[in-house]
Amino acid sequence: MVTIHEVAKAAGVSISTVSYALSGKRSISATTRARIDRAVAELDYRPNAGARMLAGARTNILALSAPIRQDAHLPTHMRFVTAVVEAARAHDDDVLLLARDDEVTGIRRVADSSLVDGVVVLGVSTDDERAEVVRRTGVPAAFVGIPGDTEGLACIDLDFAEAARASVRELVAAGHRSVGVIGHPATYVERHTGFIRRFADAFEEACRQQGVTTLALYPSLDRADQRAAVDELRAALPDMTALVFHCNEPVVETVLAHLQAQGVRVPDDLSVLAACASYDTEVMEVPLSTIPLPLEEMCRGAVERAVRQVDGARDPGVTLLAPRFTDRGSIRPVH
Amino acid sequence: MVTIHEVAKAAGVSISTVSYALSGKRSISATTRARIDRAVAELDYRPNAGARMLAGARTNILALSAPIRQDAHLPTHMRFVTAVVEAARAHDDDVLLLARDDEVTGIRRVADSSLVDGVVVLGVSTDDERAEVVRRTGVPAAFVGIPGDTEGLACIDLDFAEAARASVRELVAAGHRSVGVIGHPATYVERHTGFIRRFADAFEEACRQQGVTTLALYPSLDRADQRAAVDELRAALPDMTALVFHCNEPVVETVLAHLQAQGVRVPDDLSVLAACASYDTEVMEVPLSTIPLPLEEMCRGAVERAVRQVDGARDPGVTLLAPRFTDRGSIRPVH
DNA sequence: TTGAAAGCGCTACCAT
DNA sequence: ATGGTAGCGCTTTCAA
Repeated sequence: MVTIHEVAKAAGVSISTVSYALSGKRSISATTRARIDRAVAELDYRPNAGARMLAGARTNILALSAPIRQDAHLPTHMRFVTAVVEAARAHDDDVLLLARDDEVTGIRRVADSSLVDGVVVLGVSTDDERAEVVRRTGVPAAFVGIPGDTEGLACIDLDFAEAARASVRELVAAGHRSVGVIGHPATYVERHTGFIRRFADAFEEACRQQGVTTLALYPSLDRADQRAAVDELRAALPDMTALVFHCNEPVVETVLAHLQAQGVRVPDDLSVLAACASYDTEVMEVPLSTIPLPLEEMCRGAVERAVRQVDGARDPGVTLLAPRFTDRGSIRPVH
Repeated sequence: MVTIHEVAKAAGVSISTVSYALSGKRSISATTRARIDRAVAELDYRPNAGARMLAGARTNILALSAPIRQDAHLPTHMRFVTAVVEAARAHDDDVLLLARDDEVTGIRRVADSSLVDGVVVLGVSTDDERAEVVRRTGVPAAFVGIPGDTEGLACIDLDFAEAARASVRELVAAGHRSVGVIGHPATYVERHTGFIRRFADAFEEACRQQGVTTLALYPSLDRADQRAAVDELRAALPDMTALVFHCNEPVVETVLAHLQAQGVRVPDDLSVLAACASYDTEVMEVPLSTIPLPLEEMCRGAVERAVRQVDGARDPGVTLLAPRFTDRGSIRPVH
């Protein structure tokens, strides 16, 4: 193993000079820097991580608390995880993955042992225990999602209420007056997943204000249940001209296939909007107009806020990301 | 931050005694141990990770190199990742996730800086550069999958050839003489020639030996292409009584839905076997008899072998896991 | 612009 | 059965 001493010797300088040259925390003459760079390259020197952690103030590791519920949508989950990894690496941080019954206690473990500089929290629920863990340990942290009590916490999420209003706005602008909604499964809602309620409430309110008739159904993960939901929607809203999805891709696919089987064409017979979609609606059999869930942006923002706290800033508060509508032609004007 | 010194003072012993009491590396009297345990609990002491890494020989961190290809099946990927995390935690190790263009260079980075004790390598392809990286750095590592040149490497995988033979055996035992195969997309084959070819070759050979007519098709990720593949199979094998899936769940679902739409019932009209399935075939609309991909076992085995190497063992070689057939009633005897 | 040296908190060796 | 202490390899003061 190559140490800083060997680099110093090879470059003919002291170890502190090598350290400073590498960290850039004080100015180094061009010639000295060149000699050090050469020595580093020749010896293929890589600072010892443990020594850095011990001597320095930081570990350059971020913990990622990523619980995986029974009914979780794995592709979305994986996208969040990799987005966090990418964002962390952009800040020169590595990611320690906390999962499988270790997402809560693991935070305390890695924070108390100074293994990580901070924590990014995924899959946040309204009554999330991790909110309290973070407050008590005082570890720099950022929540992707919004817990019930955000006191003192840094959170970031899509503005689901605004996304709901924007959805209604788009549909109303196209002349729709009767809109069905297929939402996330009831089990998600029960878990006090805040964003679902925020979307649903704002959607309903916006419809009321615009005089739009609406009904929202929350089918389970069972395919038959999902198909039944559309049928129920069409029966309850005979004038329904548009359908909004606020759910995961498999549900969308099942429902669209069911509609197609019944001879309902999208968007000719029924307009469709994929709200807060964590999947790519462009490559679907029928590309869907959408308000995408900006998960990369969310994860990037979370990492950014966590890192800022590691750097000493106190930075509580909820960041709400503005929704953006992308037209892919699945909403058809109605007159 | 609580240090070992404070614990020692509180317990009225020396720091070395505390250290040994915690590591269990030398015998401690019951009374001393009790006093230390009490002090540790009261102060909520947690050893500093950096100090341990520096003083001790190990970091208790395993790197997980998890590349995510364009066409990857994310749910399967996520299952592998969480399975590795679970296995690592069982060994008291944490997992550092290497992804997003850092799966190769990241190995060198974290290994050379002594950030991790070892590496678990996922998504292994035949010409995987990581094989060479591991050989050169000499970092303890285990591959989940089999690279082209396994020289000096520890690898673990399902015995795909045997899984293919077992598949043919099950079908032949049920009287099937004409069997279609839907395999992984061609893009997978081009890259991971490994397990797909091992399965395909052994399957074909077994069919030849048993006098079974067979044809394997490798549709792309496009749904229409997948549906066309079944049609082609039925046209090419007019006597086909069984279908083997060696692919991911979405393909299976698409094909099954297509068959159903054509009035082909499973297993009444067509028997189906899900070979090396990374998904749960029990909760499908029609539960499928299967030879599951034992990914938990694979990941557990990989972590085990990596840890063993960290503990000083030299342990190269390829471990092939025996396939197990699970009957769920989707294979119907033919007479 | 550079160097010397004091730790960081722990492990493990050498004592007793 | 227990204690003293020398490092582990780095960062960062303090000096020059």
